[in-house]
Amino acid sequence: MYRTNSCGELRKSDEGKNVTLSGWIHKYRNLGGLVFFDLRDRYGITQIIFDPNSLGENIMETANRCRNEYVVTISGIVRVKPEPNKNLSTGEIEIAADNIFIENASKTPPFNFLDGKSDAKEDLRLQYRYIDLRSTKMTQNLLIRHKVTMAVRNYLSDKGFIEIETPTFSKSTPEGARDYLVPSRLYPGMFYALPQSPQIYKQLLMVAGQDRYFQIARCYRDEDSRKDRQPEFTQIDIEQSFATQDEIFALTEGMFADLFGKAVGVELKIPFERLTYKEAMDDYGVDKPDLRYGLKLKNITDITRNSNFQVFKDAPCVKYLAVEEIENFSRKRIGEYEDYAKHLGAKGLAFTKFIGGKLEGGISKFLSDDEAAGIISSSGMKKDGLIFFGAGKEDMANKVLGAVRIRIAEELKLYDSDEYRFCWITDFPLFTYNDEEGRWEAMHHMFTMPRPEHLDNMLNGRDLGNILGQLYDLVGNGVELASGSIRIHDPEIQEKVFTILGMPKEEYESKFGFMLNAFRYGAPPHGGIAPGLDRLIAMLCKEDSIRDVIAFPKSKNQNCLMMDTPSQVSPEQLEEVSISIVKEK
RNA sequence: GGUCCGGUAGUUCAAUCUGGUUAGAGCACCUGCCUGUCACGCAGGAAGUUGCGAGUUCGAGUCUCGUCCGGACCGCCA
Repeated sequence: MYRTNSCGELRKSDEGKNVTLSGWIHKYRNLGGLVFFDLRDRYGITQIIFDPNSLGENIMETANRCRNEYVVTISGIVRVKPEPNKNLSTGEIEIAADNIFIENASKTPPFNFLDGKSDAKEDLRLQYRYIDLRSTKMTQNLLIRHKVTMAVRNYLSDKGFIEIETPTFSKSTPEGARDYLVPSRLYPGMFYALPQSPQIYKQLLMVAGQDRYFQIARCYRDEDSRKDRQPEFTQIDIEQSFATQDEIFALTEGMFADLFGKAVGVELKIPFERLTYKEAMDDYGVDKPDLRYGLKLKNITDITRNSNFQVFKDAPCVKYLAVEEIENFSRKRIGEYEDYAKHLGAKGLAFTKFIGGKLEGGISKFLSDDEAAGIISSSGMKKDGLIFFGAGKEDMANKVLGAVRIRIAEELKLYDSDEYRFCWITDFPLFTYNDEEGRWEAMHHMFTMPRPEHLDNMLNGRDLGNILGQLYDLVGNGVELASGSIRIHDPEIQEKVFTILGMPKEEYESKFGFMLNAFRYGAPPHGGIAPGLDRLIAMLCKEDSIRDVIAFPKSKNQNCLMMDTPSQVSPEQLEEVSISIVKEK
């Protein structure tokens, strides 16, 4: 037998028991006579003591031979320590060993994790992921992830949802992200695509009468990674028939409240706040505002339209961001914000100081008294501070000030990292115009139903830029955590959307004919949502990157540093799938 | 595709701005001592292709260019 107990469970009440424990030597301390081990497994750490007064030479010799990360099985008697270790839950007891067996030795580990987190840089941690995951923090992250998926499955199952798996060998579809392709052996030159989401399958499950579906679904998008984006990631994919937007919201809110409680013991306030897309963009410059702090943007285009300041006069949109804080803003610091704005694509970042009730410095000398008065009164500033301006096209002003707002909040620590503020963003535009390609694109995806009052305009191709969709995002602390919509279930409306997106009938019939056809056999109204599991877990674990909540993530450049993937395959394998490699020069 | 940061002992960093003796320190590792430690302690020791390749220079870890790897951001991500 390897073990009778885990390394995290024995307490004072177990005193006198004969036990056997197996695990890793977390830290060995050899005092010359006495030898102490901290023995670790996933459940905790228990101290083991080897006493030469009561043990034979061969046992002491084995104990002396051990090193950190050796895997051992020891047996002995639980006894109360003379002085407890208050840092351990098992700190009141120790095991007086009477035997030890070395299951496996270990080379000296490439890094340590004695204080709960690996002390190495990320590339080394990823190369030795099987060691990194032994750390308390990573073990805890994986446990929280498990608790969340269990809570989600139980919650949704209780609400009548059933988990249904959908294929990972799917069909490449136009628009959206770049697909990962899988060559077909049986059909040379043909490819499957890995799904960017199970979107179409779950809609067809609704047509199939399955009514309430969910899936912890792996999704694949061949785009550049970020700390919150991996080429493969996981969604909690949900779809429901005969559902309104409000019902989807209530379902999601209940699920989040449930899983926050079960995974990390946090009580969420529901229902969540709601903002329209326009409100979010106007006030925060982004479609995923962090509501834990204010710092709202103000629009003064009406005031600056006739400005003597040429930059403002020429700008179709002028907004500003007022910060009631000036001590921390040296000229050098302001310069860093200007560089940041330029990095984001702006020409610059105009600013002025607000001191003693007046605008001073920066661009203040270019502003008329009326403009200054308008800015001061609209800002509502009471203390001295700094005002940043974004001037130009509206999306650029929003992009720059929205990003500066976030950076200022981070640097001035304007929020409590223990607080959770969720909000729904609603009423997104259905279509956005792509200037470069000169065509309309779907803002979310091409299966979203327009708002009922805009349906007529859409069917007639009128005023496309102002058509709003039954389309929503869930945002928490400035992170987009979920996205969803009420879908189109009418084949004629769906055909119209394909047409607006520039697809000829032959194209959409060949690519989506099966879906249109399905809609002609009695498709129920339906809608759903898909929370991103990785980002949600990262938030619960207070991790900055989703790489820290995925067991085996890819690096920035989509490599697995542990397995060294991607890798070459044999010419025979390529031959079988009719692929030849074109050498790059 | 672009901008930026980093790569020095097993590891985390210093030395780089301002080129100049033998590239240092903590932890880890090895040896010895040590019977109540709990990140044990004490003494000693070993450990380096400064990512790689060119260039400038009397001389390069340090400056320049290229390249590879890791990371942040922009583009991209229905």
